[in-house]
Amino acid sequence: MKKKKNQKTITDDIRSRIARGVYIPGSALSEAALAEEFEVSRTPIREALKQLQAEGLVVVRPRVGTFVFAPTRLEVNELFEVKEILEGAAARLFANRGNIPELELLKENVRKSEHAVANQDLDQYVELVHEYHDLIMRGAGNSKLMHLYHTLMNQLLHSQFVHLTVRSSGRAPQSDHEHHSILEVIEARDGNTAERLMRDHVRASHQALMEVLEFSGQGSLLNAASSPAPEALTDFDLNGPDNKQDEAVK
Amino acid sequence: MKKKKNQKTITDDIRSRIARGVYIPGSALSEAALAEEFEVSRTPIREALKQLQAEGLVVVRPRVGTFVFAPTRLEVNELFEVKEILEGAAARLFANRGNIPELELLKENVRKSEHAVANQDLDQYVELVHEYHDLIMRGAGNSKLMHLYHTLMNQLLHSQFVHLTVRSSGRAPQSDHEHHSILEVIEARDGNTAERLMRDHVRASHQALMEVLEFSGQGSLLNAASSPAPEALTDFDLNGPDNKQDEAVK
DNA sequence: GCCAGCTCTGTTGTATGCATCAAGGATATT
DNA sequence: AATATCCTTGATGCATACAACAGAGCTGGC
Repeated sequence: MKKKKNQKTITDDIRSRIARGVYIPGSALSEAALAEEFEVSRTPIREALKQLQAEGLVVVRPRVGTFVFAPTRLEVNELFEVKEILEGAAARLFANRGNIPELELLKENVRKSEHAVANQDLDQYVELVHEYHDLIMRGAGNSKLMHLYHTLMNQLLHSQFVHLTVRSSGRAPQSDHEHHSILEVIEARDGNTAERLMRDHVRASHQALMEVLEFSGQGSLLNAASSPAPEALTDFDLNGPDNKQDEAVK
Repeated sequence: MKKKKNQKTITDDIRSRIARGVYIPGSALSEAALAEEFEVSRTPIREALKQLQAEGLVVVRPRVGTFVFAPTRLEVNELFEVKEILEGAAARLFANRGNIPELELLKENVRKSEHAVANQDLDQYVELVHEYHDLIMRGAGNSKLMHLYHTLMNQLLHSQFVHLTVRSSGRAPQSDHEHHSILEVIEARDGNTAERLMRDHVRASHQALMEVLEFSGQGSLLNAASSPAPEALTDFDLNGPDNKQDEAVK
């Protein structure tokens, strides 16, 4: 008999609140405040924040404070580029694996999505979009790839972006159509095409998001282009050429 | 190319020691022992270990101890699959960016590598292999991608594997030839081919490693305990497969 | 009015003590 | 001898106290 491990850790709890937007990007996360909120001392809070820092969800400025990560526009572009890579690869792997349980679930998902779009049930569609991409990753059969993917989506505040895009752009039917096409080539076990189509799909959703952000002025989720602490994001020696042109969607 | 940072954090230090094999995979990392070794109290040690847990370099078994991550054979395969994906994508991005400073550095690297192989200077060749792959990632111009890559390589204990492969297999000339071919198609700005060749290259080096491990019986870097079935990942939590290894010993 | 320097406050960084629990050995029972 | 139970041991988990520092605001001199 297995022990119950439904015990939510503080780390999971804070992570969830960041993902759901309870803690606003850029805002400070005071250790003392969190300690009081969770009714523990600062020690476990600090450990949780350090974990989240390693995941890239918060930024620690030594001797100053911890802040919810707010990606710059450039970083959002980079994260979407990585998303394109990971999901494209997952689609290829899925297609190459042939008839696996996830395939049936994916078909079911697409059926429900068409229904939700037809009924203008946007809430359910948002949910189904998440499930679709989750199923693709699961179908790739690589737990490390899936772990990277989820870490990435958290950094991107992807849930909020999907919500925003679905609600503020008319792209739902087009997006649903793309999901359908990808499913078809996966069924046909055409890994090459699956990867290409998935990359196109992610790029299109990226572009749609950027347009929505442009028009709605929802820059609040983003960090101002000139970040005061650009080096605090990574432990590695990433200090390569700084001449990154702030290109828009490629 | 080593920059010695004056303010090296404990986290970086432990990470480096794991990467270099000072701390053996699977061995216990006692907080008290580390605290004494670094001449600090247990508190900063605990925070460092929690960060490394989030990076996947150590595994924490609650109330028991912290252990250096030792991937199973399945996990090594998964990690190499992800490596193939990331490096392939980086090669494509590099090729698409055209004439960037990294291109000249890459040419220089390949020149030196040929020389090292001709002179049987394996130590230098190992170093150049690392530089080559680093340059590819840098040339992709995506800091998030590079960060993921480095995290992955740490989990893989990649440095030690490269060392082992270069020394124990005769693949150096072949590997060097592949590096050369990839450079050529990058110069020709052929992103598609660059991605394909890089994936082939990573897969070949993976295979070479597995053969070396098979013959040399160097299983010490791997975890002998077989991981639970991949289906066990269905109950996904954001901490990933970290705590999936609770043995049901009754 | 303005700026340099200082103090003051709130924050994070660290040390330490105690509580809690896992794992293995000792012991009693059969 | 085998087994179940208790206990010892050593580790981690957490709370608390204090130290050290960043940044804002005040003060005083000019």
